[in-house]
Amino acid sequence: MGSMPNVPAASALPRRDQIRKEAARLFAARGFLGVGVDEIGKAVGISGPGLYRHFAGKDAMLADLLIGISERLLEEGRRRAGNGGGAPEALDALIGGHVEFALDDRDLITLHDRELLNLKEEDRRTVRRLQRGYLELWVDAVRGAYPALAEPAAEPVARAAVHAVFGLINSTPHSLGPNPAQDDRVAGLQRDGMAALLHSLAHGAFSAAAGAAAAGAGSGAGAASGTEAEAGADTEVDT
Amino acid sequence: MGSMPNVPAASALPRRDQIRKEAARLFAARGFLGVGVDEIGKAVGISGPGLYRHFAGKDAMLADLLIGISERLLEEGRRRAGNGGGAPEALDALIGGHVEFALDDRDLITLHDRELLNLKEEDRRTVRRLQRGYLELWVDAVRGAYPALAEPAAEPVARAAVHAVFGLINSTPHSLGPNPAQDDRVAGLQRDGMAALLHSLAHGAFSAAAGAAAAGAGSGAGAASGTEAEAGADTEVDT
DNA sequence: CCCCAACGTTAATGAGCGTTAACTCGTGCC
DNA sequence: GGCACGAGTTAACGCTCATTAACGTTGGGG
Repeated sequence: MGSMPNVPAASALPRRDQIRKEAARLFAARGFLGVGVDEIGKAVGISGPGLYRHFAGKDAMLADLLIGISERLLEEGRRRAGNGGGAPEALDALIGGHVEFALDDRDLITLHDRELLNLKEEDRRTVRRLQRGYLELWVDAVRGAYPALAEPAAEPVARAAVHAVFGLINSTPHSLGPNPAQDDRVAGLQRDGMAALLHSLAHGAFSAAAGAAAAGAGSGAGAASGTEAEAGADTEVDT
Repeated sequence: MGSMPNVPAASALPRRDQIRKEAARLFAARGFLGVGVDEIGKAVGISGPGLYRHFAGKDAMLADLLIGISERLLEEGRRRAGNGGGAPEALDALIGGHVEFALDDRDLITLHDRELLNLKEEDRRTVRRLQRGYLELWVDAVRGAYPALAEPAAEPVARAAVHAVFGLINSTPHSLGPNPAQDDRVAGLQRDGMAALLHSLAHGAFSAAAGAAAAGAGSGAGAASGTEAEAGADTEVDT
């Protein structure tokens, strides 16, 4: 095995990546269970069981996609968050990176939170561990950027806000056509315009979360309706 | 009097509704294609094909659920939005209603945007029509509440912002356990605390959208001409 | 030259599943 | 009493689909 087998380079990207791309597109469009292996094969020019030369099975394809994207998110997130500057800059970089991801890899973002339950237990745990790490990155940045959220009692608020902002940003592939569309405008907004808007929305949401936490410090967050609740201060962190 | 056939009242709610509830739960938990009819039957105490006495088929159950929730959202939305007061009050009422929905009917909210593709063409069109009507309600309220978004050029921004806020609010069933859990605290936050927080986040996002639209008025919100210019720095949001 | 390893092909297998058929059982009404 | 009917039951059909088997082709290295 001293020499590389061969370098196809014909289809620009190796078979394995080609399969990844088409599988992601199809899974995002019709769901993991709604797509047959024959269809994936046809999409890459081979037919049916030929895929088994490249992946152990249909499950393995989904696992590869979900673990891959989770790793990319976490790695890139770490890179951006730790790129000098303070917490506000880190948060801004995280938002920018996630928005870019959501706009450029819609299929994967869609899969990322839609198809987790179709993974075998072990892979699911792996993905969840990566997701948790990514979330921690955000929670730390947000709490660093907004002092009101740094209060111990505000930790659940920060966490929930991050979840919500994920939903906000990830909604894009959902509202737009599921297809990447490669380049041009979407829904009447230029891609960069949409990116800027999502960026603003995310900041606005976090800012509001900080305001709510400050206002309701010690009595829960009561914005409009003033029903007070006991401040749930106990937080359990597992693993 | 006409003597109704019978009044079960034993299981508290009629078979048909029982099936609706369990089917929603199962579909939300494992996806429409991931649940078999036998399983739905078992969940309501009858077995397998007995369901066909109540629904025309599995597809019909999903259609019933999705059309039902879409109608409820639109109807309740109209009620709340047109309940006197100006646009700001209407927007506030819409947000409150949707948050309530997302917290109390998580299964349905999940299905609402996850399983649309498993509907037959006709039903899908019906649901989309209802969803579009609901969205218009929001777009009108937002543009009425924030003058900057009322500008004709800002219409796509308003629309995108509404989509994003839907994603934000709907993220709740997603981040929390899929199970309604009926009552108690979730993720360290009391239910009402979470409601208040989501309310604040939604307002914060809309406010930021208005700010972005005002800042980028006339230029279509094109953020930067540079390729990787990530210094947003455009809108300083304040609640 | 020959072999083997990579890469595909088609046919077969076997399980799962939605739906239908045929039949049963209780209950209100004439 | 008998009849119709709502509500279930189990067995069987038919189809889809992931996976495996068995076989074919190409090309480079010994």
